[in-house]
Amino acid sequence: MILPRAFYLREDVVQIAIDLLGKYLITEIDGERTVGKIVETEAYRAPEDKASHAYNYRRTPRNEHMYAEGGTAYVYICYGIHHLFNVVTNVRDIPHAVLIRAVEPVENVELMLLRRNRSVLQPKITAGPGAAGVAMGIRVGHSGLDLTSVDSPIWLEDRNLKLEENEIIASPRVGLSTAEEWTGIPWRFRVKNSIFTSKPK
DNA sequence: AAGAGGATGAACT
DNA sequence: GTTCATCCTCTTG
Repeated sequence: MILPRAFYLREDVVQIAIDLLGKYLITEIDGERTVGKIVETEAYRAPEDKASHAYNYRRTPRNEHMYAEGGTAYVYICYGIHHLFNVVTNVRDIPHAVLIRAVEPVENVELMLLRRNRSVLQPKITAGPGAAGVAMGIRVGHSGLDLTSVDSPIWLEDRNLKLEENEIIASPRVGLSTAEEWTGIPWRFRVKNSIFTSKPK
């Protein structure tokens, strides 16, 4: 089942980041379908979260889609190279988002390898937000897509996979400038026994 | 108009 | 562990 709008509209973005583990990310781009199981996420909760692009309701053309209704895609380029895929949550004008940091290849692994220019399947194919984005074919042009629409080339599904609480590991977020009080907050979540996650901090 | 630097990854040593 | 690729966006003047 496609994750419904109500899943994204909830207030607690941290809980949504946890709930997204074990869900499936499907893309159908250029007629090619790939599927990955989400195994690592990070929550960003502006306006109070200093690590968010939308801290203190900061609003620019780049992060405009963070203010869209929950269930919208927010993709942006990091370090000039990496296309990072986020899921916007909460109601319009509340800029909450969950960064998808890693997925496990499920369907069409050959295409993922091709996109990553690799020949053997290993964890780094889809571990890390930049790598996962490339493997799934996601680019900045996909920012603003409605993930709940049947016409969207990107959507998420619940396939009735249930994770126990002890299978989920929380840790601090990465890539943030140090000496920020938000740096140590454990809003990064991963599936315990998956080898397809990026390195802990 | 110019410059700094970023929610990273890969290829080095 | 360290470096660097690569470029767009935002800030400052």
